Amino acid sequence: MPELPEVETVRIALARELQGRRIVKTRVHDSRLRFGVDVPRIETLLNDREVVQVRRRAKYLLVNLAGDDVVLLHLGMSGRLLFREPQVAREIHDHVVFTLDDLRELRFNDPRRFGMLDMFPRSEESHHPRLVHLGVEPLTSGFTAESMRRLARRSRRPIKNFLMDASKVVGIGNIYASEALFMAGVHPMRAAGRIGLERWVRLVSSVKTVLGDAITRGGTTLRDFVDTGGERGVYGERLQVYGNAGLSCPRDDGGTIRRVVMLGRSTYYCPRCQR
DNA sequence: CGGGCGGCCTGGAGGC
DNA sequence: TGCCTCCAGGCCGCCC
Repeated sequence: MPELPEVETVRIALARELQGRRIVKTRVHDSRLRFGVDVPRIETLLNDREVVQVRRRAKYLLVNLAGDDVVLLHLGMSGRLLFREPQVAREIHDHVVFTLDDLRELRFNDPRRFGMLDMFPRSEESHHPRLVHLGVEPLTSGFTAESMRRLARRSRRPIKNFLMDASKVVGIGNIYASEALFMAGVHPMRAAGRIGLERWVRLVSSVKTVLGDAITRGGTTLRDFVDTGGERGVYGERLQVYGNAGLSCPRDDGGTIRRVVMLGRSTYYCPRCQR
């Protein structure tokens, strides 16, 4: 569900609300998240701890605690982190509740339970199995046309699949892959290894623009996603092709937006201007 | 061995 | 109203 812009939207709110605060208590009501939650460890260790910093890596949230431990969270497809007053009744799928030192609660709600929660010493972060294989961050200077072209060299897989491969570049999910390819004018099925430097320049730039604009608008809410205050993201109104099969191309070039399925995921593009 | 695919879950939408 | 099928933004692990 949430891609990089949605996770970053949550990160910004968590940083604002949590940094300098203490988590005074943690209760795990359902440990059946992805990989399972080590309840005794989490409830024991995540108890009277000060939050120093909230970071993001790919679609993961990392919460640094004083004392050099890190809490790792992933929202999966349907995960939400919501601030609630303590008197508000716990809802179905509120699996983990963090109580803060201002007595508010931060609740991890996840109907589909594809999300995850882990905790480990900071020294273990660099070789954590969920993080170790991750590729470059698209909003950093390391994400360049030259490096992508090198990575894609000789790859015959479609560029859309390549862009969604987190071992190459992280954070681009199904929605923003279609949007960035449209902006760059690149056909989603074009072989990644057959994209020249000039096209990579456009593609890298489009990925940065699409993700950056989406963060500015609080992400995209198609169905489930809300920020920590329960607010929807409004980038959905900026989507050019995603979900718009049958409509005419926003470039007004006479093309009609098509939907095809790639790797089992809906993919949208204009066959006229994406080559 | 790069990369496609099944499977993990629940809930909402749409067809009948 | 109910039941059934299909679909959903992620990602691991298996297997070709």
